[in-house]
Amino acid sequence: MKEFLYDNRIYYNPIEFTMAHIGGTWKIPILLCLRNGSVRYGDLKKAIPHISDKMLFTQLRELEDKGMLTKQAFTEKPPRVEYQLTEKARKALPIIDQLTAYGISLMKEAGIN
Amino acid sequence: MKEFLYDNRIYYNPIEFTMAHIGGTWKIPILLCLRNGSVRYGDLKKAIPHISDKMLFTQLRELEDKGMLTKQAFTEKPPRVEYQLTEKARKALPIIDQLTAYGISLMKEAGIN
DNA sequence: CGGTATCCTTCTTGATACTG
DNA sequence: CAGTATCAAGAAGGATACCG
Repeated sequence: MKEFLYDNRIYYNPIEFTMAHIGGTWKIPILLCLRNGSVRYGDLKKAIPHISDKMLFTQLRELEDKGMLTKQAFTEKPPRVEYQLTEKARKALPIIDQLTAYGISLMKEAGIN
Repeated sequence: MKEFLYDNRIYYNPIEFTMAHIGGTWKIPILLCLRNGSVRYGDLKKAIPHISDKMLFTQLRELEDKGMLTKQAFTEKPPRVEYQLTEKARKALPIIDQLTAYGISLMKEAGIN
């Protein structure tokens, strides 16, 4: 596997590239919140426990930059902004489900719950 | 999803627990090197480009602590140590393959290679 | 409501060097 | 050969505050 550069960063394998799209503490929770349709900023914040404005903002921006979600702003008062998954992101959902299932089996083996 | 504590760390969902086992820059490359059987320390080092002794050492130790691999030390001169996957780790291999496949598709969309 | 900026801490990784 | 220790740099993430 040959390494490559993208967006000023070096990647050594495809998994690192995958993780740039769905990795980190917050991206998967965000993607899962959006799996059933558009959700607005404030509802994401309510749905994801412990996330700060900064993290929600930066992660949404990164996901948008990478084409994992799109943003729709309605010029109302008060403002309304909705986020929704792209096809690219939808393709990751089955893998995310498997990561969850594997995590649950690891938790069982570790005696959690 | 209820958060939980394990090994002095807090987890908010099963995926974080999964990532504690296979996440980071080096764990997946190491696991993949071992998929076809036992490999010794020096061969892992040769097989994984750019990894430092420290990273190889710490990651092997973490994987061992989490029951993802076992270590067999032969008391020879010079010393020989072999690492092999556990069943627990083998169950992760199909998911790792999917993460790779997804990464490759993302790379194609991004125009890499 | 929905961001955005700034500072600061902590966690991860890299460089280097040394040991049984 | 196969580790292990120490120090430092960098990235990720949290706290806080302010804006259109």
